[in-house]
Amino acid sequence: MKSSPLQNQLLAALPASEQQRWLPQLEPIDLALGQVLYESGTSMSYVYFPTNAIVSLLYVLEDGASAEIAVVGFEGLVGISIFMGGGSTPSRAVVQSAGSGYRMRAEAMKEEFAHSGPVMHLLLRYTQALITQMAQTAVCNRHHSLDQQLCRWLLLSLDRLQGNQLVMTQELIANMLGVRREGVTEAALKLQKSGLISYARGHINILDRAGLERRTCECYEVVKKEYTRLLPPYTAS
Amino acid sequence: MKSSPLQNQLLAALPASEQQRWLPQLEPIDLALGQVLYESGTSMSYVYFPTNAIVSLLYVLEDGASAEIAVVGFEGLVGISIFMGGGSTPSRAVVQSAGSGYRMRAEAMKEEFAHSGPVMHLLLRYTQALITQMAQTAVCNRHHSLDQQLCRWLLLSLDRLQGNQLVMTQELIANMLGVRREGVTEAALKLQKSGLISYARGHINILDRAGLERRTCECYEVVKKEYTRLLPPYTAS
DNA sequence: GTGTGTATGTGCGATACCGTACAGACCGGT
DNA sequence: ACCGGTCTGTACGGTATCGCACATACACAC
Repeated sequence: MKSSPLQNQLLAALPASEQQRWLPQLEPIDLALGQVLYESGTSMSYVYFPTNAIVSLLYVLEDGASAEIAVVGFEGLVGISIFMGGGSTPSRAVVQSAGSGYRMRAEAMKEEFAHSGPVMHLLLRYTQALITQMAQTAVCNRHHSLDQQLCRWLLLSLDRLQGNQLVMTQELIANMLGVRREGVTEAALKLQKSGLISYARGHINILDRAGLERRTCECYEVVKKEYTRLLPPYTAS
Repeated sequence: MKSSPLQNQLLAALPASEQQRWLPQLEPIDLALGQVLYESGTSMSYVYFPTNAIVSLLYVLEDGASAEIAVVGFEGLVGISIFMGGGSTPSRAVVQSAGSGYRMRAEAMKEEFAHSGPVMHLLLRYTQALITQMAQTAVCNRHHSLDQQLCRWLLLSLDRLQGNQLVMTQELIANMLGVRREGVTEAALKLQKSGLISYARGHINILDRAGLERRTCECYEVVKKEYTRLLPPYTAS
């Protein structure tokens, strides 16, 4: 499968005339596991459009503890603060699942954002979807069990991948969820015993997606619905 | 003190020419404690600019549990989804501290947003500040103790009020923080015994603000700094 | 001043998660 | 075949918060 910028849904949703202008400005880029796309407080040089990679926006506290506040895949873009005007954010963007994507220089992005109304509105609607995801994460962190959150996390990741295997250690998941690794082990064991997933040394296979959906909290679906409401699958040309 | 739209920092930060256009479109409005400015999923008719009221954006789960995801006072506006393009959000806006403000019709707001670059950039920078607040809330919910969160919450509220008294029951604070009322009682007792606050039947007096700042988590200051970075106190004309 | 409702304080067992320690299991390199 | 590192499983006491029940205390209306 040849990689194409149009695998990214935002790029695919651009009006045809805009796509023409954008394509030459997009640079294909490999996104390696653990790669940091931007660091808290640093000014961003690029905006990233994942195609089959997943990027986590996570927040690292002074004591080293961390928590994921949102996840971005082919449906979105990393670096909203470039067009939102801040230039930086207090969060960090880390590649959570290796793959590839495209990037565009920050200045070019700013120009394109201002250049066309439809582009601007598309990006702002995406931003609102991202906001929903963050808000939901905040509430989920407060009220739902680790078991439920793990299901939510697996589903969110799954939605951004083709296939039903995740390459991801429990240690990393724990970092994302902001909990102990042992907690993830326990929760994952329950899921495995229930026949929903199977895993070994950093490879997780989803066996029963519907089962996960039954076990997760409402948060997953709220976010998913809001994404499709704000960014319908075929806004095309 | 006569109420003026310019008590709201966003309105005050508008270029002079824009202020002229806006003022006739702004309608003064009283914001009563507990008043709901918009409900989850409903389309918004107005954007609200508090002057001395405080509005909580809170998220209500299916089972009735709730959590605050951000707080808005004279520094901001309620209803970003109007110009972000979604028209609604899955959250609810409730007046947390009575006062007054101004409102503008949604259609007018959309027009003004598109009408001027500086206005748009101001509103988007504000939105980014709000995003930071939500992200920080998510992390704080995960990692910090109720004691620390209560301090953070008191400080955030205090920053949006003149004076150092809050009219607020522990029950309401518990709803905002998404915890039990008894938990707030215990945390508040500690603060009172340490001489940082005193309170009785819904009236909280802050006695030692610096003390609260020493006790809160880093989250408070991160958010505060990001607000002043993105919305410097005097962007005026 | 009496009564009623609201606000706050207290107690107690349950539980989810933490911190720490360590054991086993698997993988890849030499 | 062995070794070292990584990943996963298990155990155990500690703690923060929960859920519930109830006591107290103040405020205001009558």
